[in-house]
Amino acid sequence: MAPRGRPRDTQVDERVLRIAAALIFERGYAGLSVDEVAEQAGVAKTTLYRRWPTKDHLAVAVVARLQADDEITDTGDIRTDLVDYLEKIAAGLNRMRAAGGNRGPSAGAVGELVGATARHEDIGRLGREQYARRNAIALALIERARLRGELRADLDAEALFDQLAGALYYRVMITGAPIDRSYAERLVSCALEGNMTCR
Amino acid sequence: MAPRGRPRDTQVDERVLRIAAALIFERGYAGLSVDEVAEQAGVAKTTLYRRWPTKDHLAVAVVARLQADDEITDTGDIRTDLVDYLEKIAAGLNRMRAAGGNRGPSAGAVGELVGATARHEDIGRLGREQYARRNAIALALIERARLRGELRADLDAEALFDQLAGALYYRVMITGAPIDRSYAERLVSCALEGNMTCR
DNA sequence: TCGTTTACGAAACCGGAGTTGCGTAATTGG
DNA sequence: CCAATTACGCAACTCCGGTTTCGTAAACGA
Repeated sequence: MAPRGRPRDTQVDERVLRIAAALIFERGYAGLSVDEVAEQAGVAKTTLYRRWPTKDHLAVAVVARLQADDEITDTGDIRTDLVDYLEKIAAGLNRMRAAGGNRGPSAGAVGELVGATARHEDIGRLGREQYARRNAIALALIERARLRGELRADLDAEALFDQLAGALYYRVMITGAPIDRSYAERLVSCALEGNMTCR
Repeated sequence: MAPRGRPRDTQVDERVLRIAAALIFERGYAGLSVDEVAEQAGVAKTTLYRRWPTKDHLAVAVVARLQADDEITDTGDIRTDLVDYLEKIAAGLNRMRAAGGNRGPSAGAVGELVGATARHEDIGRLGREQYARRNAIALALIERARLRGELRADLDAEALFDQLAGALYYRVMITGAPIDRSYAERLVSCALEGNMTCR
């Protein structure tokens, strides 16, 4: 079970990720130079490319650490639970947006990350897995609320969550508008109460 | 009012955009080489960079032509109007997604475009202007429906449209799932009817 | 006709991502 | 101890986006 050849220097990963994170936050994605990371980490470029096959992969690894593990609180009130959950997603997005200088209403690193997702099949898979995890959590939350009668019996949970999460991403990436708790509350209200007059 | 020096060769723009479009659709964004475009168009690279300051700008110009001008139909039934409108947006997204090889459930060119939006302030502005136009159309549509009593008087039009459009983008970019008319119908139903039991 | 301005082409050049080849170091298995 | 295997550093290299320089061409106004 022990790996065959010379073992990797585990300190390298930690050091490189720290330095890369510092560079991204200081100068943005474009200002992140692989050569410079290697130099500052006191390591050869080849050593770096052995771990992360492209600069995109390295950046994704950096940003992935910013993502809090989406914990969930089930208070029994679906409205506050959804708002809480959206706020956690928003916090992750805002942290990512902070990287990259964030001059003006730019998407910052979030947009670059989406680009990386589009460029590399494996990164795309990672993103989709993360989405699936998050989706499963939200669906379970919604399902419990449905079972206890808080939500319609015939609701479309997938569409509901796509709308909530989608609006956050849309705002950050296309609109560039800020996302905070009050916006999350507006979204949840709009989604729960509907928009027809008939009520 | 006449420009001062030698006028630009207007045929160049057309020819370059055609060739670049062909290359993007054939090999994807990464397979688009500026040198190759210049060569195939029988034009110097400098001539190309005079018109589009970066490869991103060129690609955006190519994709922008794929966007149908969002025309709108106001049938008086907000549900079908919204579905129609979403379907038009979805068609544009699907056209963009078709570019870039589209191996697997990848976002294709859409993701790259978002990346370009994040990399260049001016492209971001363009995107935001387009969003604003689209948003204005949708808001007017919603407002008319509200005034004739189809929708709640106290609705949050911005949040509503963010949810609808956002879900489309979210699907294309993160999920990679297909978007068609039936999905648009699900979204509109979900948004209009709400998800609480109380109704 | 002449000076000014802008467009074009050609070529050399720069910088950064990513690769390759080679010599050497560390570890395992026999 | 020895062979196989993997990691590492170093240096040169390719590829491509983007820039610079320079000579020439096409328009304008005086």
